[in-house]
Amino acid sequence: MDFRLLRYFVAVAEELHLARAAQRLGIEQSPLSRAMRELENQLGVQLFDRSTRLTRLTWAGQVFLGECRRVEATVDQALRSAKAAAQGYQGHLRIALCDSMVQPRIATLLARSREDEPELEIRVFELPFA
Amino acid sequence: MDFRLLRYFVAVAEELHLARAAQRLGIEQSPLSRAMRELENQLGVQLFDRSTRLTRLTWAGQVFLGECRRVEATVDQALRSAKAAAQGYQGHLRIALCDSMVQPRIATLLARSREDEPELEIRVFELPFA
DNA sequence: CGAGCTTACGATCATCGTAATGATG
DNA sequence: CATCATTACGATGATCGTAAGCTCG
Repeated sequence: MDFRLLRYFVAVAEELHLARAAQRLGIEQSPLSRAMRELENQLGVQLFDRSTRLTRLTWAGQVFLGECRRVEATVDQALRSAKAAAQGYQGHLRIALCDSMVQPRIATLLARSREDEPELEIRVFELPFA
Repeated sequence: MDFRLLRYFVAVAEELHLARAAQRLGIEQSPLSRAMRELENQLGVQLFDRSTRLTRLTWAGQVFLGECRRVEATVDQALRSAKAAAQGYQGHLRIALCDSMVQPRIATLLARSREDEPELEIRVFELPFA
């Protein structure tokens, strides 16, 4: 699976118009059309309803669009985390506990976590459930 | 950002040995070495400690490895969702409620959800908190 | 030395743009 | 017929593999 195809797909799915999507991507219609076909082939899933003149998303296309946005967000997060880590940032995990939570298990979890990820700073809060 | 570089990076980060990683990927050492440099350049982040003979992950590299796995999982999920949707699958959301949860807000939430995503099947459960 | 990473270089494959073709509202 | 999507084809650019070079344990 190629990231390029996903970027192209998001543009087409949002514009529902190859020419506009192509312009937005800085390429021509032709490679976009081929790319969408290629994507559908690779997935084995029809993403668009084509009537040669109209471009609409199938249900699978709508679902896939949402998933593609998730992917983009995850990739974006990955790049930012790496850059932050390079600048000495040490990740930290905030855990909110409810009153009713069983405490002993938390203790052993934290102990194991410190073994596996000693650099990780962990802060524990106690909050009312609301 | 290219998926190819991410796949390569995960292999190298897990093997910590270019030759083995290359073998696992079905390519040669040479393009892998270039790919890792390319990745570091694109990120502007040093991912490996190179001593010409030893390959280790920097802290940023360790963080990025974790993020890459998240990306892979998200992509995998995207492909599966699209295929499932193509076969008529309609997503459903399961919501578990605790006794103390405020009920009125849930009702309005569900109503709005039905407007926005009528195809979505929603099941609500009530569970004890444990 | 030699195991393992890197650089050099030529070849192959993928992707692009231009241009011609087809279809439908 | 005009607009939009598709197909054909030649060109450019990216990625690969082979092979040589370099470095440190």
